[in-house]
Amino acid sequence: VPVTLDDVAARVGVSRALVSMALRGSSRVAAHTRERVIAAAEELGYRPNLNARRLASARTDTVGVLIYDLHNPLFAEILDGLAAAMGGHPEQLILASGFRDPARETAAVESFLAHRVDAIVLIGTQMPSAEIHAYARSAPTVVVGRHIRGVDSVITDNATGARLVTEHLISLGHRNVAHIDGGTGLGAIARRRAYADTMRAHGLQQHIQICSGEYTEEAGRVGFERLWIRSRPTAIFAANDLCALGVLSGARAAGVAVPAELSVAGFDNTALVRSGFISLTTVDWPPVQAGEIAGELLQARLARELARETAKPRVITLTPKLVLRATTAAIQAEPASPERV
Amino acid sequence: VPVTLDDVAARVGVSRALVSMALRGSSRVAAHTRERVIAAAEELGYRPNLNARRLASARTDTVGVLIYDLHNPLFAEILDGLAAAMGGHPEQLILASGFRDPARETAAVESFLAHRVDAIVLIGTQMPSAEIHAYARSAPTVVVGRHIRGVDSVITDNATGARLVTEHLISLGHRNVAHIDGGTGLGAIARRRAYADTMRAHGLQQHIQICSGEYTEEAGRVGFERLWIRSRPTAIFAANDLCALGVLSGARAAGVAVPAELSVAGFDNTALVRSGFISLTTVDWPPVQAGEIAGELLQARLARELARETAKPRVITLTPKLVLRATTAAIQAEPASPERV
DNA sequence: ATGAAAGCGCTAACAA
DNA sequence: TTGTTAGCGCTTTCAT
Repeated sequence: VPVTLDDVAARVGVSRALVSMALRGSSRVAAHTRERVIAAAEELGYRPNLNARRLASARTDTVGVLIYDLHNPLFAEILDGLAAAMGGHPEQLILASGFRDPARETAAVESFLAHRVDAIVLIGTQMPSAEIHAYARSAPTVVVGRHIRGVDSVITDNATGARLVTEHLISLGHRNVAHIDGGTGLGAIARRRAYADTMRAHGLQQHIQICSGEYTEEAGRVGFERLWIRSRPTAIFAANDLCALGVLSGARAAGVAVPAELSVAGFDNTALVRSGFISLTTVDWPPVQAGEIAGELLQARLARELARETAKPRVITLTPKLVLRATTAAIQAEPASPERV
Repeated sequence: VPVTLDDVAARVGVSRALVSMALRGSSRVAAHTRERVIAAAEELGYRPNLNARRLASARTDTVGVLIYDLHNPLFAEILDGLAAAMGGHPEQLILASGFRDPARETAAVESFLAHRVDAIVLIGTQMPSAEIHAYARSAPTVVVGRHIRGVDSVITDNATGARLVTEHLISLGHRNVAHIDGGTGLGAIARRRAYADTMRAHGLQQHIQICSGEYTEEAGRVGFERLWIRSRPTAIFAANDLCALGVLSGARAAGVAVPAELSVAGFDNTALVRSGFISLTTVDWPPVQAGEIAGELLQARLARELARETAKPRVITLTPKLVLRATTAAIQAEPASPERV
């Protein structure tokens, strides 16, 4: 038996409207009545019905946050940044996971819209750009990890990051450098292309070897196994840290020493690989900061929305930085080529 | 300019109520009208206003899911199980993170209640039991990872798990076995107590050494450093995998070989440590399965709710299983005692 | 400073 | 099979 505003109003002996205002801290209500109202609400265990509130008012003070995959701690870090940046603002974050499935991503955003959220934040999603465009027209949208034309985005320069990694591996003397990619998302494509371009730029086009994968540990493990049988690379650049972790697991299982026999590099500098134990060479583009920036873009857009202004979409590009750790090393010996095995 | 039911109704030339029923697939509406309604809705870009729908109807078909900490991939796995078990059911999961902060946990549940969710799922939360009791009275509740009297719970037998780990370490010849605990939550307390009891049962009471920590990697690292300076244990049982990972990092940084000089064990068998690369000895209590069971408990309770029945709360205990991996080994040599260093 | 009244978009009885 | 009507609980003018 939920308590309503009317119950509280009856208790205090005032009108429902007054209770509504009092509870939301309007200055137009006498301090003394406010206190009585608050006391009564407390006493009765009143809890506002958000559905009713949101139906009645224009703004819902909610923003829908869609996360690509909860398994990747990267997103938890981005969310930390976002939450920190939104701290103190009335907007409430409502979370959804895409479960690495475009159909479920779409369903989640549809649900956000059905909730009439004030804004949408898309973190690492893979859905088609066209869809994002459509959604961005329905509600202010900020995208993290991907550049969508005409939409506020915070991204990293994937191409530069991938180039840095590839050059690093080449500079260590590796020639047979393979790549396990991250699928069909734009970020993955950019990383893959930059890898290939860099290889080509160093005259290693015949060593370009791309294994199609995914942003998961499983994909890394499988990718390693396939690559190892196929061509025994001396270095593998994995699409992201999770994937690199899979490569490391596969190598360990196959008895391949890292970095003595195989160098491995990832992307994202997740908390996991920052740990001394894993110590993976990777690319850093501070995810917490990315989340914070997303929050700021969001607030800016929301503020303009309120003022009925429009503004050009902003794209913030974070500079990726190569982080050298223990999984990459200079090539030691020419590996047996697979033909002779 | 959002499209409403009335818009669709006007377009088709029928009443709003009919459109409402048609869109929700009622059998009481003529197939032919349904088609026209659906076509019109599509054409107009109609999207139901969930706030209005939920205000008008008794059930909201939503369940609020609160997760202790998005950084721990364990919870992603539990959620996978939960989502799988709820698949095909109309209930929509709405997610919230507690950010490892009891105050924010409370705020999140309050928000669930304000949303008038049909049910609540609490995953790994640390809030006081009394609070959970109160909430469980407001809405059907299922708790994962903790046993709350009178509330549906799915838990693991923390005491047995911790005992298995401790006995394993002792059986390897370790005497100076330390524990880094997981804080003040009930699960952490159970693990800590079982560790101490087991030590005592083996006549090792003078070696009991508990370092207060948290379920984070950071806590593991700090705990290792403190313990190492203090008493040079030959084995450390960390509160969970994340914490164990921190211990491994700390050890690596200090140049301590695992498992030659130090054995390390964790708890949870997270995907991370299942990977061949980390290969941590730990305790498994299948998290995906835990999520699935939570989903089943939820559905059972929801069904009874609908039938206005009540039923005794159910507690499902998953049997923990020790998983031996590469971070634990028989003690090699008596370490120098700190006094002589 | 407070109250009355209208309406947000939808569902659910009940009528027709 | 379809339409009418009355709310759901709240916010928000507009009076007072």
